[in-house]
Amino acid sequence: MTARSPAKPRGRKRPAPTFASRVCALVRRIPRGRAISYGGVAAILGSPRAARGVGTALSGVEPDRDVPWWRVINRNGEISIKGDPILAGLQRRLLEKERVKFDRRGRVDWESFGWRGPSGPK
DNA sequence: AAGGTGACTGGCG
DNA sequence: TCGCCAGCCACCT
Repeated sequence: MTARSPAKPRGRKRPAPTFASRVCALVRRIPRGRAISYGGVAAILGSPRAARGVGTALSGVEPDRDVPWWRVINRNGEISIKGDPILAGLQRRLLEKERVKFDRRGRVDWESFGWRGPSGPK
């Protein structure tokens, strides 16, 4: 192995995946009936302070896309969509449809429905 | 290429 | 607990 090529033996340099695409890839793995915060997604992706970026990315996800964007909520367990009550309502219904419960204040209990990532507990 | 926006957060009163 | 505020970041002009 000392004979390794000095140059990059690797084929062409693949275009770096955009942050948004990485967000989608992870979100696609959130199990049904579970939820995670924007900051949680950011942390798992290795950018613990990019919570805002996660929100930006998800806001661009097309509805007919197979990305369960509704499983991502804010740190308080609340629906965080602003400026579009219709969409916010849809998110809540989609979660409830998979049995995620909202308390009286409209919050989801992390202990019961939180997803800790691919490497975390089931 | 620099400035504006917002589906975020942690810290503090 | 709740509201407010200043960072922080990826996107879009």
